[in-house]
Amino acid sequence: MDMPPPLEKPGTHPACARVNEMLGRIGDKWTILAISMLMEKPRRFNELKRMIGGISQQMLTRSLRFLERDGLITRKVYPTIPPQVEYSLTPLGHSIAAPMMQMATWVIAHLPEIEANRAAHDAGTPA
Amino acid sequence: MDMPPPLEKPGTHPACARVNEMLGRIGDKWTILAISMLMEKPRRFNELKRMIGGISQQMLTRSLRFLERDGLITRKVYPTIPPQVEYSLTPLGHSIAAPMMQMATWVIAHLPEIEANRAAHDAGTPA
DNA sequence: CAGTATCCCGGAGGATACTG
DNA sequence: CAGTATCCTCCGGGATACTG
Repeated sequence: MDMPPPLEKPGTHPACARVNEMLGRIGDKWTILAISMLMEKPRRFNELKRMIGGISQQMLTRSLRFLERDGLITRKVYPTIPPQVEYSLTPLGHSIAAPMMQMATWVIAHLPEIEANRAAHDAGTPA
Repeated sequence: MDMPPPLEKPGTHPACARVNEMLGRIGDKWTILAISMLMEKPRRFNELKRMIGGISQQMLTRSLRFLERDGLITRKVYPTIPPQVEYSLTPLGHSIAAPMMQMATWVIAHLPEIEANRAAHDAGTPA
């Protein structure tokens, strides 16, 4: 088993650290949820907050700011009263849907097996 | 680009919380690295530690224990002196390779664009 | 409504020392 | 070598109050 393809090996790639950091950011709990909420359609701040549930404004704001900074979402302000802000995925943001769904699908498909393993393991190592 | 399939919507799936938790665990920085190191071939404890670099024994141990508990890796002890322990991916563990590589590939492919966005955004919002 | 500003706490995670 | 045990630090992230 060699590794001539210089591209897709995460651990051996030169930019490994940056890639891993980015994976960590996207893989973040709240970020994943926010992105998946926006996949269907653009949404407003409190709408996201309600849908995600259990997130503080602070964390939602942070997550959205990071996503905006990285160009995965856009923030559109309507200068009405009361103010209205709409967040939507950019094309770049949408492009992450497929790989993200792959992961989610994998988890959904294997969760029962994983939880069975976990239960079995815990039964064998109760102490 | 539609999205009628009633299954793969993370945010709306009934087991959303557990799935999200699992995504968070697998998406963990160290866990990703450990899994990707093991993809190539089984490896020993200190070998992993060296390859990953920057991880403490404690964190490596924890990560490996979790992966073992979930049935993604197996821990094989050779009762030699000095002791030798080999970690390897289970079939379940291997099965996550594809979706994981999808994510990694996406990041690698779009990292330049993302970093450009970031730079542009920071330039426009220096304060 | 959509944030920003503070305060605060628990736990993630590093460093070190010890053991089988 | 492959851990376990202990200590300690830092910051992720919740709660709350205030603002445009």
